[in-house]
Amino acid sequence: MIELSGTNASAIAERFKALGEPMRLLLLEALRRGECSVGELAERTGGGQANVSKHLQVLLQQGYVDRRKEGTTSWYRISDPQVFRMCELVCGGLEQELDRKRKLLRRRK
Amino acid sequence: MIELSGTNASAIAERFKALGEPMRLLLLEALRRGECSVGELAERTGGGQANVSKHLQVLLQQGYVDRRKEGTTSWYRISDPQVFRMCELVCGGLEQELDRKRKLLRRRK
DNA sequence: TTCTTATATTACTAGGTAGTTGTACTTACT
DNA sequence: AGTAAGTACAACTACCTAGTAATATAAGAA
Repeated sequence: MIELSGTNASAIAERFKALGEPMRLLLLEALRRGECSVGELAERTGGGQANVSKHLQVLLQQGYVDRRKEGTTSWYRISDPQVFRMCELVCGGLEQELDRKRKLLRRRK
Repeated sequence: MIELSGTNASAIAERFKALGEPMRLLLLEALRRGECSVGELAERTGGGQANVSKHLQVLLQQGYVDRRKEGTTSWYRISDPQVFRMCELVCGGLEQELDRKRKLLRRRK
């Protein structure tokens, strides 16, 4: 059972860091509907082909997505659906945080 | 209700990024037992005072921790306990990922 | 084979960030 | 007042990374 401690803090941080990039989050969101090719993902996210491919390697390396090759095209899909549960938690925290900051601003007026 | 989309992908990524650093994870883990001063945290994590203080500002800014000043010392504590739920999810995914990679290595022998 | 398509990789640049050192600031104590 | 303790901040360095452009690789089509 892996837990947060000095020995594996780096490995855990790597997994968080992989999600700490807007383009990679957009790629995951695009893949939520189903399998996509690199070209489709580049079109949907508005990113360049090389950049999208590089970000996909990061997500692949961390096991958030999986890949299937067919001819010259690579089909990517979500491999760990828990990633969306994590996004929900972060969104919830973000919402609370925005509320808190709004109240602080109101107090300062 | 905040969701993952183009407009707020950056804000969500910022919150993930704040957790994507080993020292900050160690600080959260140290604070799990209860309130700590900066000096105590520096001692427990083995980090320098200035560096610990800087990382704490990041966690504070994102609302993961809260601060209370008493005399010259600052007492930090966990503000959003959900952060540990996220660590559990990441640890679970990490475990699955390690299993998967072990199997791949075995297959290549 | 030659050309085309789709993806991966390399080299490069600009911006960001962790860690350290030194210092300023604030509070308490004498 | 002066001193000490605890923290925050600024400046600096070394490293990392997102994005881009060019190229390499691989599979199919003509």
